[in-house]
Amino acid sequence: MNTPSHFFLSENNIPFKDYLKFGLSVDCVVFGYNEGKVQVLLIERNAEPFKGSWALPGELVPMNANLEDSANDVLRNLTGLSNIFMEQFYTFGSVDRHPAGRVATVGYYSLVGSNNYRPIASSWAKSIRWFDIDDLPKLAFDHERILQKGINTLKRRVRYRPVGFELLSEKFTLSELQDLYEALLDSKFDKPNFRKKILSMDLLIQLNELQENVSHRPAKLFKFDESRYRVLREDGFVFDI
Amino acid sequence: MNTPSHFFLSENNIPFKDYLKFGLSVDCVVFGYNEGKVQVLLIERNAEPFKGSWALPGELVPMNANLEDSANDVLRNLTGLSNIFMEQFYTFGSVDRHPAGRVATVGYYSLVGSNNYRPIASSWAKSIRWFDIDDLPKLAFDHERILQKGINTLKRRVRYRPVGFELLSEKFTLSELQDLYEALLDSKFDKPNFRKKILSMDLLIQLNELQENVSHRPAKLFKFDESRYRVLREDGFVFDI
DNA sequence: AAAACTTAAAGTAAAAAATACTATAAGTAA
DNA sequence: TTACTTATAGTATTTTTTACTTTAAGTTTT
Repeated sequence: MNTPSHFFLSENNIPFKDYLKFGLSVDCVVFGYNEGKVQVLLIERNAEPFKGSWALPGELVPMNANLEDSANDVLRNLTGLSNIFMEQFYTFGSVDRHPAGRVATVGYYSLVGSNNYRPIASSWAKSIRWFDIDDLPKLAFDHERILQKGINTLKRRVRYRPVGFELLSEKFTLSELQDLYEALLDSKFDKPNFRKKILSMDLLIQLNELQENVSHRPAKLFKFDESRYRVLREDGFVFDI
Repeated sequence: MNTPSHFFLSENNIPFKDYLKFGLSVDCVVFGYNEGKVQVLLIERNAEPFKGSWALPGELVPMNANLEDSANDVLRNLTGLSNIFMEQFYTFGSVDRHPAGRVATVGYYSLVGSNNYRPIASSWAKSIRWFDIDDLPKLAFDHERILQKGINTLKRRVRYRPVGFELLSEKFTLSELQDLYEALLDSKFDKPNFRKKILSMDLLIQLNELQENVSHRPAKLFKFDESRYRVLREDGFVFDI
């Protein structure tokens, strides 16, 4: 490569190639929702360092892979699913965050519908399981910080964007939706008012189906109207709960 | 380094060191505000590639520097100021985004008060100037995408956090504040109502000073009460305009 | 089969907030 | 002194939010 020493912006005279010594990884905060609890998927490391510690699933980004593809790989290996909702949230690059070299990591969070996952352990993960976000173990590397930032990001975004629906199965009742939002936002809503507000947004499609196998009056099932959301968003609509 | 080949998570057998070939850079979207217009600071590159093109100010992160420090360096070299408001917003890592190697870049945006900057050109920048965000030139690399994402981030965050104040000088009138928000959000507010709303938040300190050198009734000057904001935020307060 | 129980879902009234608008105040300029 | 400009206070209307009540529709118990 015929690259001048100050190819990119720098004040000193270090050759360009001496800057190319970073590792780049992706780490995924995979959220789930079960029985009224928001959960994250963690793996138990099967390799040094931090062998035996719990950690966020992630991988070093190969030199020829894009970040999103790499993050999707991690998710597919973990859950067997592609096309999971996923968003980047922050990049962590402290000099000393990785004991074996200078590795920056890009944090992604993803949301998987409650019944759509089947976590798969593999060579690099001794085990894998869901943890409630209010009962987390100690984590390897700086993963506690990453996870915390991921949780904060989700809690903030869930107020302004309809990401919450990703955590439910396709069909859901209004009470299930409300329970989820109460878990995510750590608060209680009045039932009739929550219902009124969410329906007035015109984002739900009422199905001609009822809840089954419940020992009380069954609720109507709804699904999220994604195309309607795209239309609304063009007019500057903000999902605000 | 005694690093096993699958030190970090990966399915294949590529040695760890073969992953350490990334460059990492920071790029800064520096926002300013002048005469009712939101602006960004761009440099004209003085080196190949894209010599002569406009670009976001940025630099390759040295192997021993943290990301934030690196971004702060860029800002100090550019404006002569440290302690400028700055936040990370997104990381761009497409395989082919840099013609000379695999370089991922972490985007930061920063806000500088209208009279507090003095842009400095240097060896790596032929020139430097402010552009209105609705009248931008073509940019080098993938900087147009980065800049656009930075602008979107600012416009979103400004609704929910009091970052707007960073763009004004320390003392300002309510009309100046309103003009800024109208420019940022691309909308108009009713003057008495804007005033009522912003004052009811209890975030402004009214100074015993009046605007000077205006050919009409001078307005009272205010400043932002940062400590008050920190207190409010602990109770889950959201700045919502 | 009736009564009791549980949750869904609709309705209603009071309170609060947002909006639209009017009036007045306080300066400069002619 | 009068006209003009912008700041600032005030008010009335509409809309939204909040709190609460009622009714509906199923299951379980007796």
